Amino acid sequence: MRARTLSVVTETPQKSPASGPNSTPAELPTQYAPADVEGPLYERWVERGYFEAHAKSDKPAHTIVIPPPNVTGSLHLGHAFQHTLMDALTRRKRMQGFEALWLPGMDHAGIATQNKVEQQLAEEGKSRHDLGREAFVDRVWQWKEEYGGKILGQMRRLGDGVDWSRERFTMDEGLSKAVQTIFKRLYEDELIYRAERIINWCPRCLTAISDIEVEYQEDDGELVSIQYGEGEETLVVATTRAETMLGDTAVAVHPDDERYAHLVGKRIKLPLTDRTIPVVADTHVDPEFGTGAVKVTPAHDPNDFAIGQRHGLESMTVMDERGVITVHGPFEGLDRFEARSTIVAALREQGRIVAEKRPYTHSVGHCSRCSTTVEPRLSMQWWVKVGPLAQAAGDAVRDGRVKIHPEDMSKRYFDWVDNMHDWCISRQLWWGHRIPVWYGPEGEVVCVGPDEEPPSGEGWTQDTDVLDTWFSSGLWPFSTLGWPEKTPDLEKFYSTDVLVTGHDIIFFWVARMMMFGLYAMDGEVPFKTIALTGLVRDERGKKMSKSFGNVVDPLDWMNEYGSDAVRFTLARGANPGTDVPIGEDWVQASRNFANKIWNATRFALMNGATVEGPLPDPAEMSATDRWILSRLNATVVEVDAYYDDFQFAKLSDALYHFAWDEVFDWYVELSKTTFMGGGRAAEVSARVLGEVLDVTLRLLHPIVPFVTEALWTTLTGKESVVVADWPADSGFRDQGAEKEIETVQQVVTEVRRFRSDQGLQPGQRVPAQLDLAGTALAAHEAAMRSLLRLQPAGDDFAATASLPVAGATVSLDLSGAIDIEAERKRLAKDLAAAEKEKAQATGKLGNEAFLAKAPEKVVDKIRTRLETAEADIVRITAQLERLPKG
RNA sequence: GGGCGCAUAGCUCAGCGGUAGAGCGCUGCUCUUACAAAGCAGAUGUCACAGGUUCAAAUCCUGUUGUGCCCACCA
Repeated sequence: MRARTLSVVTETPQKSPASGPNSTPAELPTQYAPADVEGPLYERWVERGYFEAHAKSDKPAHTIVIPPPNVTGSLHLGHAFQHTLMDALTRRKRMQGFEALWLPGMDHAGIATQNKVEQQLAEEGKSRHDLGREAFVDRVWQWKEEYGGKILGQMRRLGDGVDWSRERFTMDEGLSKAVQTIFKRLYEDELIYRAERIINWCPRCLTAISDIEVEYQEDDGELVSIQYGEGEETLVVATTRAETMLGDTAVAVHPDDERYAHLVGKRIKLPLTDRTIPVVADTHVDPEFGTGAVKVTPAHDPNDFAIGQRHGLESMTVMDERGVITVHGPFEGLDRFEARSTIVAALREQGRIVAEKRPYTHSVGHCSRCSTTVEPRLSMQWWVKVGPLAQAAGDAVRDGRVKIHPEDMSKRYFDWVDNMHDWCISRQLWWGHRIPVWYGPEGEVVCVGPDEEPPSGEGWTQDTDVLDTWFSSGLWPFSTLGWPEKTPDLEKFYSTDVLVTGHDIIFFWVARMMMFGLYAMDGEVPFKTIALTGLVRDERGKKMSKSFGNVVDPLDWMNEYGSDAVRFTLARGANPGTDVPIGEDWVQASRNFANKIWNATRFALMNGATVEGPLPDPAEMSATDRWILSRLNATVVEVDAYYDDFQFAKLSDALYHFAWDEVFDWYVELSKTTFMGGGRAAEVSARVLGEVLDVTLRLLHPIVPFVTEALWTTLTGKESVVVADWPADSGFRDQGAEKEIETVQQVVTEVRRFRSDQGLQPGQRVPAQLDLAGTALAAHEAAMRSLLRLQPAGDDFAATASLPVAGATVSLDLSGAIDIEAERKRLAKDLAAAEKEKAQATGKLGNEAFLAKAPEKVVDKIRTRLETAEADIVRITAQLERLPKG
């Protein structure tokens, strides 16, 4: 294994490359070894403070706040993906002269983290109650210290250029203060209230969860039909949740349903109990569904609760917080699912099951944290009244103050903010921001802000619940900058510029930040652009998940192929808003690209490429030089446009092809003869190559920061590409040179194809005559001969084939090497193709409708095609005739 | 039940009205003085199906089928 160190990287590059054209590259190994380069570079960047932003700076600010990863985990490829994009955006802005801040931090992730630590405790045979609240919370903090560091290490490894001096955690003192402040303000504005409602309850986590923390799955259930009532006054209800019948306080039918009209207003007997319940008429009931009669359990079903409200029904809670039946009698103490089957059995015994139960697939809510079936439960909780907040959040996007990218995702956003229900924010957990509310002896409520003393005296107690973790993350864009204080940071860096995040948390996070940001910051938006990313998937487009066993630790790939390779692969897959498939093969391909950049730079340095001194006058340059400079500027413009549109896949691809195909391939190959020739021409090209490389490395740097830093500092002798200027279009264009090189490429390609068709080995030299009269190709003869392995024609030269390409003719003497039959076959094939082409073009040009309507440009193109085809036919026919008769 | 999206080369995806593209993979030939993690050449597509609009459709419209995602208080 090679473990050679790149000395110019790990030591400060004192040497100027100009001091000896062949000295520096000798120190570059022929293969790029990322592991040797990346670590030291990152530490150097941090030490030099490149990533620190300053509120006092005169430069315009560009701010991105990181979507804080949960302290629970480690970073997966999805994080690596988003981080790559954020880092690239920030690095480019920094180079463009912005005071670029990328603010890092982590989320305390209330329920997720509490679950993790509880699991850990369970392994020790303990529960959180054994420790008590305070000790448990201490334990979670310990856990955070231990595992949080892992994430930070991964971020360094990835090359994330974040401002470590501003690292935040949602449970920090400052952020907790922000939480209390906004809670109090919302409370006083009557946008936070307390109410008893049906909430989603997780009987395992033992807490309320919000609507979006519920995941619905199609579960198999059984629909049973139960006869209620006695004698004449009976009806049949259908249910999948028989156990809740113990809490039924009515049966509802549709007001227009004649089948049940005679029962409305009467009371009927509830089986298995000694209670009677009323029959009520409610339009919510669908007469077509089931039997058209619905059992109503206001305490255990949101719809039933609503019916109960409309009809003044009482609510009977029949289960405790763990889902165990609490009603006195034979079912007391049974778990809700045991109770279901037991109750059905009991009903059957009484002959109450009128139709056999039948399988029924329906959508059932599960806790998004632990997959336990959610139990709707009547409960007293704290709520955010979202109406006015959501209105403002919607308007900010509607009126264009915030742009959602890609745009069609805004539909989803509007659907949500326009139909949002009030948000249940209290959680019956211990890990999180405790609700800053105290209850007096009489149950009176006092809300206390961060700067006030809580009420003292007998009987005052603080609410034991904590806030939903998304409550504090909703404050992230401003709480991290010092709010509620009017800090210089807040002044300088808010509103933030871009939010890069997955479309899967539009509702959880994005919408909440919008609501809170606009509210707390007096209508100033939290971010100007929301760039939504897709999810990272495996190479078959499958979702990465532990159960599929296709989860990849980004560290594994970074260790093997380098962070640049992982970053480039992710950027290259980043089509806006769509999922990103990634496989190891692709990372290898990116590693190869990094290696290519490395070796191209070696070549350049060996040939004296330099950035010293002004660019030579174009009049002194070869067409090849002018061509590559022209293409370079076009690429700068192209890449800028893609950046501004968050088109990472396109910009990566454009850079990949420009760098590899045009610079490292054509330009380098075409210039080799110039460099070998030495003299002024070589000096000019060396300067041009230095320029092209300099700019290309700067363009690539935001995406592949490490390899570009190593090479750029070596090439230029300057301090760091991190703080270099972003390339600008110099305005230099040369259409003539571009055209000329295209022609050279065409000739080279044609002749190569011919050689290959003839079965000539790539290295085999062949005598040739080049007739370049009347073309601009004369200047490229040496280069073309070198690329095509064409020797000068000797005295005994006898052309056996001549290829007219682009106005020039290349004649080859293949005597001895040529297979006549193969050549005849090849020509015949070409002839057929040309004839087909001619027929197609002729057909089109004979079509009057086409001529009448098609734009001139298109018609011209077809005319050209026809001419080319006709010329080809003449040429090929002539060549066929010239072939010796077999 | 609603809404959105996608179906293009073996795989993953660009293209979105004017002769079918990229990366990887595949075949053949090459260690050609930066790079074999490379170079050169090559093969492979009724652009899901059926209609329609147009001089021209992978590209626009309609329908069908398949597939993915989001939303919803269908007992």
